[in-house]
Amino acid sequence: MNANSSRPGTPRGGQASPTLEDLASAAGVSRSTASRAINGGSKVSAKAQAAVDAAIVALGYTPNRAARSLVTRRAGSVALVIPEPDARVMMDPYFAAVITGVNEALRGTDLQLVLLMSRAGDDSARTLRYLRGGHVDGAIVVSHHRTDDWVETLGATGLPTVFIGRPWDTGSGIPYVDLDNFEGGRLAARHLASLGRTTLATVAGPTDMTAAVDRLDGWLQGLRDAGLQPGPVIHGDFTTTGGAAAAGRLLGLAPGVDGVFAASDLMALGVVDALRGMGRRVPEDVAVVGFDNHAIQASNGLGLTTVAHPMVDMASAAGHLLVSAIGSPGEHVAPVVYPAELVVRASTVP
Amino acid sequence: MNANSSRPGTPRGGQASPTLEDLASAAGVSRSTASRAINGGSKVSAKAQAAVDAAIVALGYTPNRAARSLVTRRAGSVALVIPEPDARVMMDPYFAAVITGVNEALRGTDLQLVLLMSRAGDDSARTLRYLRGGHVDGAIVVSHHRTDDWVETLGATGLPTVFIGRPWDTGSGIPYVDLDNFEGGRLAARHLASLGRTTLATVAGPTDMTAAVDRLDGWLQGLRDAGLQPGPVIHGDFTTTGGAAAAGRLLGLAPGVDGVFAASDLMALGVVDALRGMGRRVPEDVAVVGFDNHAIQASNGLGLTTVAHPMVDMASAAGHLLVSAIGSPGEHVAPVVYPAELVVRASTVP
DNA sequence: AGGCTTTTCGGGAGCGCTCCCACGCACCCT
DNA sequence: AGGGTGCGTGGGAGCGCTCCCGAAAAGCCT
Repeated sequence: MNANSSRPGTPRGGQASPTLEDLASAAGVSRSTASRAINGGSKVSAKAQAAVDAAIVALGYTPNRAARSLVTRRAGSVALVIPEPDARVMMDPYFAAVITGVNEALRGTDLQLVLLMSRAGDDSARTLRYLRGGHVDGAIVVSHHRTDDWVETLGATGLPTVFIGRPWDTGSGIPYVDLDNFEGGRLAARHLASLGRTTLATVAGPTDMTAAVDRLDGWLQGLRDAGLQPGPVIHGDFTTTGGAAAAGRLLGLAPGVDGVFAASDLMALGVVDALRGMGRRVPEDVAVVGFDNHAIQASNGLGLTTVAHPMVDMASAAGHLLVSAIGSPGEHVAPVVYPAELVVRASTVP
Repeated sequence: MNANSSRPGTPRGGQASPTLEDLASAAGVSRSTASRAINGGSKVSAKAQAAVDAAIVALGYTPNRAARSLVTRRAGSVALVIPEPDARVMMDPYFAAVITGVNEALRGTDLQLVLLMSRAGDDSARTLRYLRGGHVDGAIVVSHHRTDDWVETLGATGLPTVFIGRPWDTGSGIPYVDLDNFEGGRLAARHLASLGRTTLATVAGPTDMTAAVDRLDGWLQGLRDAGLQPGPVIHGDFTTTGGAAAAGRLLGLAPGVDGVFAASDLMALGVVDALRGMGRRVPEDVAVVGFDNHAIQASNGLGLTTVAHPMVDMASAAGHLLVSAIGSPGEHVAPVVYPAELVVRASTVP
């Protein structure tokens, strides 16, 4: 004789989680009433509501997400799409900030964050299939490059989507959250010019990302505003070593450089170290401005003048945008652009 | 008259995804046969299999996860539990590595990674409810502290779980993946001793994490092995600023210190900067050993001698462990401990 | 060729939930 | 007192899938 006489189809370990029916009979109401009590108790008497609430606690009831999903056609989760090779994710604190922010926005909703990291090529097709397969109720896409075609493909599916960082193609009115990168670049130029620096160079980011292009455009505009000649422009990859390498080339191109704007703090750190390694004092000989105001900027003891980039807040805003887009589909959502702000520290002002 | 005459109950935007029934009729077979063909085509004739395969492509069919979940009682996802305040996650590259590694292991399975960041207190109860609610098929828990009770609570639910980092309580035979932190600490001590350094201090990690304790124990054992007196032990919080602060206190306690072991690269970086700020040369006056061999170690231009910590590989191993645990529940899974390895660089050997 | 096993197939049932609809009941108005 | 007008409730249907089981088809034996 088998000791396991519990109802069939029970989950692993025999700990059958109670069903709505169980809950209802425990509360002395019908399945329907119990369901109503759980989902925003309108049209439920106070007595019934209380009975159900009590039964929930007593039984430790948790609604079966799959069953609910099946009928509501809502997945109860949103995807965070990170179209980067994984190695990159490791290096860059940006993504950690994004995850943190989005998670923060989702707290309080019953939406779960599922992470989709997709490499280029075959993997992105798989990811796309997943997204359009109704497995998620919405998606947040970060850091897409020019070659990524998420805007068109996701736009076509009708899946609520929010971009973090302005996409290349904004024609279709895709909602996004971005920093005023142009203004950030301009602020950096204006700041260095106001310090009397005249030979100014920049270590820009990859040309296939809007943030990098905007920062560079703003930088050049700022130089023009100040009546200065645009100095060397070197493109880095947003990493510390990339910044250091760029600084080396930079000194070759313009030995008399007295101000550098690096389009990320990581690159700025590399620039500072490389400059020092080559005998330049920072900020006396060369003033350096970074971008992001990331905590890491303090890591070499020198405070870094930088443009603030509230990544967590922005990611959180994107999360909220997505949640509201899911709530009221079809409604137009305006882009959100955060203002840029300069934080002055010792790398430009001793 | 309404143009939207598609079948009722269709998902948003009218793009009704085809059901199994649609697929079956398109392929000219029954629902059952189509189902069998999709899930590991045993007991399906080659002809039927081919017809179904063709129909899948033609219709762009994707199985409805919710419906499948409902009957199989498998969620199709695993949780990554990060019991840390979000701010911490941002700072520490460790978690990014973990996410990368786990994701890597899940690639190829149809399991999705869902991220659960739970603060202490109320939130952890919510997280636990989620985990035991059958919403995930397994969980990976990282970086738990002594006060976390994930081991007991998750152990009790029977949910397949793998820990990254040895938990405090391993009595119940919970599977985990860890680094040989003890040996790592011992290697650091042995290395510094072999260089002729005699006044050795350590900046250890928080006392409520096994990794920190093990590294410290190994360090002390290594000193004993070398016949050296244990120097000052200062506890940091694994951050750069914490390391810098610790270095300051350290010089007060032992002005003649000529070797420091910091239990993380981030802290080591802080230590190096602080030491230099106080006029000590590294490595001439003080040799510094870090831990983790993280990419960031190169950020200040000085190569950091450190203990390798293949976090991505370890996280990936944990992922594979979990996948196999889900596949064959009840089976005992042995812990995996990665060997520690010293990477010698300029912070100890000029 | 007839009876047997083996393989392949199709229909029915049901997973746990939400939604729709119809019913009962208290309440208020004329 | 009779007939609305509500609100609160319960039962039925069905979401898309997998699994079970009996039927049909195909292969094998004596």
